[in-house]
Amino acid sequence: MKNRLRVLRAERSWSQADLADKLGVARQSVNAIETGKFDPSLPLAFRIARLFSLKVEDIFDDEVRD
Amino acid sequence: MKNRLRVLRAERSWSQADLADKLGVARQSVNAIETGKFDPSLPLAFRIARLFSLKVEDIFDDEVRD
DNA sequence: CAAGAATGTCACGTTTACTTGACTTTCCGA
DNA sequence: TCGGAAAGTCAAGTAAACGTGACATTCTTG
Repeated sequence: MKNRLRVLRAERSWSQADLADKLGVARQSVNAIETGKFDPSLPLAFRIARLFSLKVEDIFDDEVRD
Repeated sequence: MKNRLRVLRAERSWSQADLADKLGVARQSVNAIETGKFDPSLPLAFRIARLFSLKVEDIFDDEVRD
């Protein structure tokens, strides 16, 4: 599962810790999702989408990572 | 997290076992999701959305259940 | 009504999402 | 160049997602 989280975060000049705070998760979790260690839960995916005012499909891509 | 899974499945006259097969999960998992025992993972949510040709947001609702 | 199909549920086990704490590495501005 | 901030990572633990097997209940349909 690919995602545009790093790009969206960088566009806003947020650190992983900033984003983690806004999402209510640990900094390491944001890092793990950005680096593809695991996928977020569905509730977290919704929180991410809402934070960026985007659809889940516009952030996450149901394909394998390179 | 509310979802329209039961309705979408019923519209097609599929049993929970039918749907579970198509999604590649256990029948009990479909039942648990429909009855609100837990939310699907993000990958599973994508498979569900694709199966019904809908967006994730059109099936799952980021609100508390009644 | 009877029988089978569908659904609900429970216990137990595995995997994955996520936390916490600590440490190292990389990046960037004074 | 040096120091702090950001990012990467690892180990160990908890919680939630999912599987399997078994059984009870409800829903059809002959």
